[in-house]
Amino acid sequence: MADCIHCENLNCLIKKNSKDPKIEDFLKNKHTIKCKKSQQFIMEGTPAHGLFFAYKGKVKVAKTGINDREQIVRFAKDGEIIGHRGGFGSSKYYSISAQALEDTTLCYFSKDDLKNILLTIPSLTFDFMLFYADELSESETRVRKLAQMSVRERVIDTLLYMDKKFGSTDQLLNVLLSRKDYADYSGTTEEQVIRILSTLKKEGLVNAKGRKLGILNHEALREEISKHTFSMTR
Amino acid sequence: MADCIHCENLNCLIKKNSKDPKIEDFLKNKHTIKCKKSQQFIMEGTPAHGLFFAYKGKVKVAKTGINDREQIVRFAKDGEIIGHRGGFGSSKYYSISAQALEDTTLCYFSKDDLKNILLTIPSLTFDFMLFYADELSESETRVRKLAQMSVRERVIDTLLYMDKKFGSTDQLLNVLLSRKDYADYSGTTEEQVIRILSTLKKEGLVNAKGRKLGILNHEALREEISKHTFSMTR
DNA sequence: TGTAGAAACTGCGTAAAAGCAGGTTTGCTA
DNA sequence: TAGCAAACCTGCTTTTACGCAGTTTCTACA
Repeated sequence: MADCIHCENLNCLIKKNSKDPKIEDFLKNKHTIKCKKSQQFIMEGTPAHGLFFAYKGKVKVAKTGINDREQIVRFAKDGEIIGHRGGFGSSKYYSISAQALEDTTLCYFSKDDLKNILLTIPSLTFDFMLFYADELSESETRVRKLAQMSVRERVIDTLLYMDKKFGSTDQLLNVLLSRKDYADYSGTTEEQVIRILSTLKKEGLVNAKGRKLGILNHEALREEISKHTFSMTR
Repeated sequence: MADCIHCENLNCLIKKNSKDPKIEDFLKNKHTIKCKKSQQFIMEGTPAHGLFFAYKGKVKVAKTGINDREQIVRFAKDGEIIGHRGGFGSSKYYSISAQALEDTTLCYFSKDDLKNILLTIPSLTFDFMLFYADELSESETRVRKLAQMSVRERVIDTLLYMDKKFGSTDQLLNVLLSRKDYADYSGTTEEQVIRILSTLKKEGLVNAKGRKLGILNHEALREEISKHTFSMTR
């Protein structure tokens, strides 16, 4: 059972505000959910009853597209929110789907509990507000990048994002994604990702050990997309 | 002087919460700013001191791109927020630029005042939070559309968005944008927009009177992009 | 109301991205 | 550890989008 008092996810908004005595009752209603790798725990369009936090694990968040193409919108790791408005907003339905990339433990709060506690603890609501505002800013940056970067640039940007988000060990990214996942995040096709990765390998910028990818030359990759990233977030 | 008590923008988050007595002092510190057409009143990257609301007028919000290409991120009209986190978030700088599309009156609040009042009135903070969450959801929809729609589909989607946002009179949109603006919102080039508009005119789906555009056949346009919009927000 | 400059438009060549079909590697499981 | 399915890769063709250069139309203003 994931316990907020001993939780080590200091970036978690609940954890950050857990010293407030008013939060105690709220925490009693928390549910802990275990998810196997590849398990989908939010389906786009289904009624939203609440909101999740990743306690431990990795999650991909996506919006359904046509054919078998989906658009991966973001990734989440320990301490991060999943499920966005979770039903307490204007829409009563989840606007995204979420799937565990590895065995993952989730914390779950019902929308009613959440709404109550948010209206009771202003600093918590304020933190939530800032979280959404930051996510919005990032999402808008992504809009621009998808509209203006070439496919090669988008793939490079994705690799750097993965490194920043999940880190690397021995020059290999700490997350295992399919080429299709890279495509669905970069906004292109699987073949295109494969072709570009293949070129990047030949150029000595990127590494591959089995299905795992690694970055060999951060500087060169960052340089290549720098014209899109001057003075801007991420 | 724009006055919240008599303001008719019922969708404005401040107006909605203006009955709370604690808000009175806050409102005294409000500034009213008049902007001429084409005037830029937020520059991306400059220090953020506060946040704007459109009182009356139309505004485009954009992120700088390379060359002379910018990405228009959203449009704002009466009652809507401009300036996002306005400096009370993690970043101290505006992440977007904003420009008046016509003569526009703006309401302005400093970030310090705003932060104080947000931490004092939970329902206001909650409304702000929902606003950002909704915007985030829309922005993520846009990410998907830019990644998966063809240029023609994106232009059509843009036309329908303009109609929904600003409305039409006598089959002409109530907003005057350059072809470049349409391109910067749709994520393509001016020529492409022109070519597609030209085709749409020939097909009898779209109208043009001088520089003004109008939609003749909403149903056909909606039908054409419907495969991307089933069950989803906008 | 004439005119200059900006905005809108068009044709054509080029480049980028996508789609298809078939082959190879990888890693899981019996 | 053999076998098999999924994932990955590649060459080729087609489609889509872009960029340039020159023309026309529109609109603001003298």
